[in-house]
Amino acid sequence: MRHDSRLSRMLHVLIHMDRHEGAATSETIAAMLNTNPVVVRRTMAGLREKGYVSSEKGHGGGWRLGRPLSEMTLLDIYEAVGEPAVFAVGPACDQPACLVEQAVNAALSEAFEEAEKLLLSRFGKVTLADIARDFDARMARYPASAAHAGAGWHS
Amino acid sequence: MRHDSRLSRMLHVLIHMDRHEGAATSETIAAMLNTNPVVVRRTMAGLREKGYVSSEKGHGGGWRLGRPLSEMTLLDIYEAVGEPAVFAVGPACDQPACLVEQAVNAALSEAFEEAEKLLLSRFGKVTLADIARDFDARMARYPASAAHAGAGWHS
DNA sequence: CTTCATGTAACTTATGTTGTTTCAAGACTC
DNA sequence: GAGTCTTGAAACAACATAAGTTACATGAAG
Repeated sequence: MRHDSRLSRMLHVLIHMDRHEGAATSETIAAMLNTNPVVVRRTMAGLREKGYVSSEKGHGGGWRLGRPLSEMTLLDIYEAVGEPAVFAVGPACDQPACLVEQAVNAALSEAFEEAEKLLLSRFGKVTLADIARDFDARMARYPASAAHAGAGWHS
Repeated sequence: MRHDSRLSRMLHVLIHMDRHEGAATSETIAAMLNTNPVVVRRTMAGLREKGYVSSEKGHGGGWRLGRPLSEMTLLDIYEAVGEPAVFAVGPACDQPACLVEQAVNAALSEAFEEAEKLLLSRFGKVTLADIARDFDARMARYPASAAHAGAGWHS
């Protein structure tokens, strides 16, 4: 089962936007993510609904942050991107009336819920500003590896 | 993203097998899971490799437990069924050289690894016998809801 | 030697995600 | 107002993966 990378991608974009002067167009962002502009709009729409970004049409338009990185957590973006399913594996429902199946699903659900609770509580404690700080630290160590050097994101 | 229900299904089957006299054919199992025999063989093959079940061809053949339920944990079956991916969401790899992406993925991986560790450690502590006991308790409470009453599994 | 059952390969179907095309509509420049 | 840049959104195609199906070989019991 393949991973959904939308969360990771959006975090990536948001941090770049923070360092970017002016609005970023869907096309610029798409180039950064190796994807295409329509997909970017589709995914960013979720973030816009929650106010984490705003978009403007027309000349000079594009996407801007709706609030500082310090006021967005991983959990916020996770929810905005719309991923109710954390786990790739889950309970079956082949014979809902079967008490064996019920016992199995109870055991699994308990374990999954506990792990999900831990994951989301962790997500809630990490702000995008924390990640940006980590980026700065990496940048200081490896200044040569600047991000997207040729893409106009860090002139 | 859809759930993979193979783990749940296999647990279901194994517990039924424990209560079942003689070998269970792929066809019987398939009926129980609302699927078909070839899919059953495919999935059970993983369990056979690890010795949790054995199979016999020919008349009177089918599947049998390879060891008592008390000697199989959720973790064992999880691994046998071959699901390296616990999570439905994961890191992107669009610009591996980008330090922002690296910082994002580091933050995500840390959280995911911690949650996975918790989940698997929990899995390791639950045996199938534990689940079977829970089934017995449910059975005592709701004797009418017997499992797969018409399918020949609990005559 | 017939029947029953697994083992396996190849193919089809179903589902969901991603990518693409297309056009409408708003906003800025001239 | 004309032209251009940009998002919004719908409709469609392409792709990947899991699940289901078909077909046939192999082995074991009667």
